[in-house]
Amino acid sequence: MGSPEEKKESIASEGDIKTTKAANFINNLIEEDLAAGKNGKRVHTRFPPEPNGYLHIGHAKSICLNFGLAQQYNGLTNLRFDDTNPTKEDVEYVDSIKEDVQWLGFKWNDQELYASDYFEQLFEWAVKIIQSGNAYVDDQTAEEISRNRGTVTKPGIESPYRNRSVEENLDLFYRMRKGEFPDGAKVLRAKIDMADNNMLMRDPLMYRIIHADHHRTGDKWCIYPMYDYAHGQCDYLEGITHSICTLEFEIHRPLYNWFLDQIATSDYRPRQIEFSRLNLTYTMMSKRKLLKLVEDKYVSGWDDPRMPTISGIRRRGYTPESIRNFAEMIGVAKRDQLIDVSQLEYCVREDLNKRANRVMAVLNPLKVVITNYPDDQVDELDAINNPEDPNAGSRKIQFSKVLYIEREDFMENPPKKFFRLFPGGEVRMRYAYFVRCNEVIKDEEGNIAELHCTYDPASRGGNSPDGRKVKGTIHWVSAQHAIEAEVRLFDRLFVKENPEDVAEGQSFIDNLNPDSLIVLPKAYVEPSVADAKPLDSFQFERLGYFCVDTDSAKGKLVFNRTTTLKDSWSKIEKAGQ
RNA sequence: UGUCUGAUGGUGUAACUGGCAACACGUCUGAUUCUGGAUCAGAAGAGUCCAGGUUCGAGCCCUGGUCGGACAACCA
Repeated sequence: MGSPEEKKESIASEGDIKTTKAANFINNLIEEDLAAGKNGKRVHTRFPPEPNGYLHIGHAKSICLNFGLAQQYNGLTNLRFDDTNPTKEDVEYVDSIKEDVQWLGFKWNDQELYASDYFEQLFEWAVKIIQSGNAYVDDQTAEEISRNRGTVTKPGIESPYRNRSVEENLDLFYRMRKGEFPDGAKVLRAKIDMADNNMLMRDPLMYRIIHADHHRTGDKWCIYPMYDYAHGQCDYLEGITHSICTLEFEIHRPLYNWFLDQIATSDYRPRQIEFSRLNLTYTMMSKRKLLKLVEDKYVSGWDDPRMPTISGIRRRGYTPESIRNFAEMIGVAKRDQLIDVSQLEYCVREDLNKRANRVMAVLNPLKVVITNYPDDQVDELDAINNPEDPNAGSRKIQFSKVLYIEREDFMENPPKKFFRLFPGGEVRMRYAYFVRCNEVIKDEEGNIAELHCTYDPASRGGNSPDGRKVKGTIHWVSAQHAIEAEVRLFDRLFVKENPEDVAEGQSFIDNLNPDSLIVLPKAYVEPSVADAKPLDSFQFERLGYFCVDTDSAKGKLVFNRTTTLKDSWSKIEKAGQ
C-alpha cells in the first residue's frame, strides 16, 4: 500500500462504465473504517433526494460519488426518497429522479426506497425515545418555540411542557397521530439541551402535525417526522455504512449521532461524511430558484436546455459519460468549489469528438453560384463520417451549381490571418473542390446578396494535381439538396459568473442573459440527417456539437447546440484588434 | 455572535506514518492536418494564507493570527 499509483484502481460496474478513480478524503475515511473492521467491513451508501424538484448537475456529482464509492469497494447503493414533507413533494419529481439516475448509468440496489416506507418504525422508535424520557410533546406555538430557542449568544428557555410525564407524553403523541389536533397545535421534541451552543441540539423537533395527503401514504398519517429524526434512522434501517452529504449538514452530525444512540441495539452505526457541494460559474444551483425560473417562465421548463438540471443537460446533448468524467475530474473535497463551466464543456467536447458523426450545416447562409459549373449537374462526393472513429464509415454528399456557405466565412476586406473566402481568394469546399471568388453581388441596400465563384474541376476531392496549397477549408451545402432545420443556439443563462451578484434591490433574475437562446428558424443541413431521432448528436463541421431536440419531428427538424467547437480563430481575431 | 469547517499555480484536485510540491483543464511554443477541430511534442506558471515554534528536514506537527464558507425553519 505505498505509491500513489497503487491508490488508483480500475473500476468496472454493471454496464460498460469504467473509470479510474483518484483517492479522495472519503476513500481514506472508508479505508480507515474497513481497516478497523467496522460494520462487518461493508460499504453501503445511499443517494437520498427529496422529491421536490428536478435533479441538477450538483446532484450528479453526488450520485457519481455515492454510486462510485460503492462500486469501488464492492458495495451497494440505495436510492431513497426523503419524502417526509408532503406539502412540497410530488410523484412527478420521483419519476424524473429515477430517470435521471438511470440515464447517468447507475443501478440502485433492489427497488427504490422511501423514507415513508419506514413511518411506522419511526413512530415506534419515537415512542421508545419518549419512554426513555428523552422526548416530549410541546404545546408551544411555532413562534414561541422559535423565540424560546434563544440566540447564538443566549441559551434557550426550556419549554413549560418539557417535564410532562412519560404517560402524558405518550398519550398526547398517540392522539397526535390519531388526528385529534390541528396543524401546529403540538410537536414532539427531543429532550437534549436548551443551552447547547449548537442550536440544533436545543430540543429539536421530531414530529409535526400536517394534515396533508402524502404522495405515497395518502391520508394514513397526519404527523410527519423531521429530516433530522428520519434521516439517520432510515440509514440505520437500511444498513447504510457511509452516509455522504454536503457540508451544510455538518452541524447536524451531532444530532444524527444522538438519535442513532437512542435506538441502536448493536455496535453498527452509519457514519455521516460531508463534502463540499458543486458550484458552477454562470450557473444557478438552488432548487428553489430553479423552480422560480420554471414557474415564472423564464425558461421553457425543468428540461430547458439552458437549465443545469440533468434533464436539461440531457436535452442539450450532454452524454452520461461526459458528466461522469466531469464528476471525476472536479474531485471531492471539503473546501468550497467554484468550477468554471468551460470545464464541463470540455468534457462533452472530449466525449462527442469520439462519438458524434460529422455533418455539414450552414447556420447563416450566403448564396454561392459556381459560374463555371454546368446547370443541371450533380456531383456525389465521399465524406468521412468521423475521422476519430474508422468504424463510422463514410457517406455521399452532393455538390451542385448553387451552394450555401456560412456568411462569416466570407469577408470583403479580410484582416491578415483570415484564410477563408474573400474577393480574389481561393478556398477548399470541404470534400469537394477549390473555389475562387470572382464577384460580390449586392442588393440595393448594399448588403452582400450572393457570391459568384468559379471552381477548379481538377481539384475534385479537395486536392489539386498542381500541388498548390489552399489554407482554408470551409463547409457548405448544396442549395437544391439541403434540408431546412430550426437551430437553437444556447448560451449561458446568466451574464454574471455569480448569478447572485446583484445590486441593492435586484435579484438573480436581473442577471439573466437576454441572449441565452437564439433561434435560427431556417438553417440548412445536409440531407443525410433527415431521419435523425431526438437526442442524436452530430458535429456540424467547424461549428460545434448539435443534438436533435425533443421538439423535433419528421420533416421539421430542430437542433440544439450542445456546445461550440474550440475556436482559436476568435482568439486570433480578438488579439488583432 | 456561537458552532463547525476550510485555505496548495488562472481553475479544480494530489502529495502514504514529516523527505526535491504532482496530475488534469487553461495558457504559450512548435509539428501535423481537407474541420482555425482533433492529435503529437515541448514550455511557462505555485514554494503551499500570515507570524512564530519543533525538527537535519514542515504543505503535512505545535502556538497565535488573517481571510473564506456552512449552519442557527413545525425545509431537506
